[in-house]
Amino acid sequence: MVNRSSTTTLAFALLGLISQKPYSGYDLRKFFSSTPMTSFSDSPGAIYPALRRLERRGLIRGRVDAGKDRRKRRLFEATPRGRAEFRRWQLQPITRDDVVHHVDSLMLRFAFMDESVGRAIALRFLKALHKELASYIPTLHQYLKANRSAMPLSGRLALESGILGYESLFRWTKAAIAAYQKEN
Amino acid sequence: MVNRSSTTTLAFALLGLISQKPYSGYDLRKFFSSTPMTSFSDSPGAIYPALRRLERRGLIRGRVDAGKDRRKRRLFEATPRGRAEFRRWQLQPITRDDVVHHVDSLMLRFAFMDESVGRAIALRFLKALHKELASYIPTLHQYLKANRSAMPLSGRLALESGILGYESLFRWTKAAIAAYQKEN
DNA sequence: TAGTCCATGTAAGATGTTACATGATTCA
DNA sequence: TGAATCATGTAACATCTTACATGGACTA
Repeated sequence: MVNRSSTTTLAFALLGLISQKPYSGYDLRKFFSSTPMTSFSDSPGAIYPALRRLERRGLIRGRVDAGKDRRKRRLFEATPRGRAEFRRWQLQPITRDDVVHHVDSLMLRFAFMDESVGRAIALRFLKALHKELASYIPTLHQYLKANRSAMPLSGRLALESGILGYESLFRWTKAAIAAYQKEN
Repeated sequence: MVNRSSTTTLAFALLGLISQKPYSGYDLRKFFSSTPMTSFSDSPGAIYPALRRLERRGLIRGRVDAGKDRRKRRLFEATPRGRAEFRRWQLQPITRDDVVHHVDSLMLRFAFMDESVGRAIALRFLKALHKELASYIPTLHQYLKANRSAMPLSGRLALESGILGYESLFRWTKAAIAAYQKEN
């Protein structure tokens, strides 16, 4: 997973959600299966063991929700250590490797920033991402230029689609920075 | 992995490359570590066992390359069964689930189409992807519209970045279809 | 000759997938 | 009362990560 800590992306997604408000395992499964744009598994065989690991590490705490009506369920809350661990992850510097291989993780880190670390840091994150993309994208164009003539049409188009995706992300960072600066 | 067959995306990437020309395990590692836009692991602990599994299933065949100079290495070639398996995977219908969770796989399937199944089928694939995206993207906008006001700025922007990525891909399919139709 | 690249592999451990299992509650 | 949904879990299995290991060939 190359997360620098031993925590999985799934585990950070769970921790991020639980840091906002209490969730049960079932809630989290529903969230992953119903919300678009989440690439996480909603299978019980992934969620429940991951929650148990987070609890064992003291990052979340489960308590039984004795709702009168419905069947009893375990609601998980983040501990101070859990919130601190999540913030630590969010605040890691953005590396080239993040941009090349872990864009999803970067977006997850960003998605919860307003609530957990505040807008100033969210803005700083966007600027760092903008800068890293600005240095990465030209290398993609260089690669395309060097290999273009040797590639079949489908291969070349597939590569171009990846480049367009990064360029779309680059434009997004500019718009997002503007959105933060307008609201400051 | 949800690949409908038991083959991993990494295994299909290996099989696709080997279907074009012989590669050694080391070649494949170098390919994954040097080429931009590949999300695959270049670690020997992933590559070599995956190659052995493909060989055991009769999809590739390794022979020792007795180059005079360099140390001997195993060059892998695709068997007819291996090529057929790869084509079968490429020809699977595009599902909503593919578009939501496995865009990378779709691009991998497409990248090798010219060489393995031909341009007509590549074009058909692009049209199917175009159609699926056209039906999926509005649901993302609906979700955004319904939840926009309840989301913090960072969360909303993260969601919008995902939507922009799909819209970028959608524009790409149009351009790619045009590129095929120009060359037909 | 020392370091780097070529080249292939294994071992331990963690995680995720698929499938199965259980029982309560709600609703038709 | 039967089906669907709520809710949590386990077991077997495959795969991937990280780290270690080996040895030949090239080059400064």
